[in-house]
Amino acid sequence: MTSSRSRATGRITLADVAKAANVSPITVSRALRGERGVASELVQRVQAAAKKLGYVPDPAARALASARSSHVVVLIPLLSNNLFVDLLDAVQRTLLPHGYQTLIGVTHYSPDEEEQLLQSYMAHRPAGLLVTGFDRSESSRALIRAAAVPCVHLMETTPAEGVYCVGFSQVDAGYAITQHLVDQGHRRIAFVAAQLDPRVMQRAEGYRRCLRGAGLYDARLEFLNPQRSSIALGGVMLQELRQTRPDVDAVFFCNDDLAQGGLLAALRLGLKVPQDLAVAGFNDLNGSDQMMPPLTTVRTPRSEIGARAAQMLIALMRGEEVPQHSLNLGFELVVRESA
Amino acid sequence: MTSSRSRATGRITLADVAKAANVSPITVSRALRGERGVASELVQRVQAAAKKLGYVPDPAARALASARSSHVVVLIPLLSNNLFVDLLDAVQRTLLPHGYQTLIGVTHYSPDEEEQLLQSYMAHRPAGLLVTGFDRSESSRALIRAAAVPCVHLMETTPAEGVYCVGFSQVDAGYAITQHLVDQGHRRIAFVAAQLDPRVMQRAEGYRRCLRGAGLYDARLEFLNPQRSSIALGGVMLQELRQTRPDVDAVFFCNDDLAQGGLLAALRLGLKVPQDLAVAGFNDLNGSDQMMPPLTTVRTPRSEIGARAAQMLIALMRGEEVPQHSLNLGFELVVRESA
DNA sequence: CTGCATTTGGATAGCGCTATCCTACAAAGG
DNA sequence: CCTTTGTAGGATAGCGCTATCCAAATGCAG
Repeated sequence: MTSSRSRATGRITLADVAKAANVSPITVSRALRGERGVASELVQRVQAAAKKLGYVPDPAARALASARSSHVVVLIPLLSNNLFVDLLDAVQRTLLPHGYQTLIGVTHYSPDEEEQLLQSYMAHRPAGLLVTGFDRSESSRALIRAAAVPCVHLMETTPAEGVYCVGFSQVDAGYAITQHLVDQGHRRIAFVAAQLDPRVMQRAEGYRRCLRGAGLYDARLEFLNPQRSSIALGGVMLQELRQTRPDVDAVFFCNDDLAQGGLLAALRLGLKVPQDLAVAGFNDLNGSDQMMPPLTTVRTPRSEIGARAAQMLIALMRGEEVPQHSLNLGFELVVRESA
Repeated sequence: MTSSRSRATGRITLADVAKAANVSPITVSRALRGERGVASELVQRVQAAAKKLGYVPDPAARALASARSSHVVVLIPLLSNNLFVDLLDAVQRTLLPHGYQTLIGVTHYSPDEEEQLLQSYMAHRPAGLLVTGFDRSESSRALIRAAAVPCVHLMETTPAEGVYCVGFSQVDAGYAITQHLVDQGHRRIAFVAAQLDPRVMQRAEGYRRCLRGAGLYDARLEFLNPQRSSIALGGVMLQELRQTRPDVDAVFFCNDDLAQGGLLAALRLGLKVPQDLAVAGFNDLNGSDQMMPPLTTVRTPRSEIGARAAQMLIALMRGEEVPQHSLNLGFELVVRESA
């Protein structure tokens, strides 16, 4: 019989469990969180009572009392690039069983949007933070620092102290695929890129270093387009490439969607790949293996990056020591028929 | 000078704003939420003070006091299907400016996983719920009912009273694309499907009705595979189709990824599309317009579904009347060269 | 000018949990 | 045997907000 004044929600609370287990509420709290010394006999009694009553802790009350929520904020540039969706899927899958909820922020590669997202998400007092890359505004960095929340950076690595990151060397990967084209005997190797985010530019750097080393670099073979990457744009850029530089004998597309579009455009133009033009991509996205011809590309461990970064974050959120701040998961050259 | 006993977090609170505006905390609360009658002069004073202090309400405290969080739970079957990613992107984009955070649950088409997600997410006292389709376990339905939270169903529609939904008729869409194939003079029209979720089976129903009406239905022309849909599987299933029924002159793939894989496999097999075999898809996913030949398909308004469903949910969460429970946004036949 | 309903602002008391201090008691040391 | 140290459980007091009840002020008909 609740008085009409009561605001009780009908929810089963810590106090209910405490009564059932015949201990104080604080002991229930400690027992269920595995905190400090609670006699194991009591822990069992409490757990049994909680289970029997179907007790589920209230995240809001927890967050209010402890000044920490069970949310993990994940900031990614886009949902329209499968790369990030795979990352997100792995992150979510890893965090959920540990009781962490994912709050997704899509920055659209805009430092301002990122800053705004951080500002509003920080009000939720997240337990942890996963962000893509290192490139962000000074005020965003300040927000992260001020929140004093564990943060792991995705997709790139840095040797810097105190910065947690899981990724691979975009420069090395760009170098490796370019080297493969050189090894195949190609001499006029174009680099075709869109989006032009920091990671794309690191791949470009790998491309440049490789070609400079081989004495084959030509700045006019770089086709950089700031538009959003897409299959259609790949087709457009391939046509542009053929018109501007018909002498090019190989292309490194900075992402597989562009490369797929390029391959399909080549098909339309009646170009033979790889005889007339070798094509290489990056990321090994869905369908690249089904292309005509199958696309040579770099397989990037995005699911593993998501999973390992989430594991690292979990350790940090628990206050555990994480000896290896920077985790380089490498990449794999996937040689198919297009190059 | 905070006493060492203090647990204060340093955050700017309602009380700070109240002091600055020289009113009581409850008035600040009411003014900022636009509740009841607060004199507009006071509202302005409060808003000015809040802005000057950089006040951001604490979601946890709000949730605890009001028994409602600012989270909206979105349940989708998969992240690996772009369809749902587009949906999610639109939902997120619509909800964020209104101060709602999205909690994503991926069900993997499993009623058990869905139930578990609902159970754990309901503890967060979400303000609203967006779920895909109507097909779920009785206990999941009970959980939704018990939570007494506004809920909008995505992708399908029903005339049922009291059920909010935004989508289109999958049956009609399946019928329309099949009819197009019939109109083009095809007589042995196969249906190739994977995943076999309820919406795929509704498209199958449209296919059947159309062919039965035309006197062309043949159950052995249905190729149903419960595996996850993918480009690669589309290729495999096209080969299977050609081996089993070389007489088939048109295929309706239940999703564009299968259709894209089918088109690429046809290319490998040296089949001429649409002369030897007409190909139609569903959803008009990325790249379908770039295929060789471009894919005839059905464009489904998934972004608009996400946006409109989110708008409907916002209205419901505000306690507004929503006259039209069921919103049918239709679909568009996109005729390209493959059929 | 009185009596009533209708605002509008505030006081009060939680929402359900945990940080912090405190006490009781056992073990250890002299 | 008394003190010191450590440890397990509990009492207390919030975390920052809003639901609920109240009281004062206002409007308006009779």
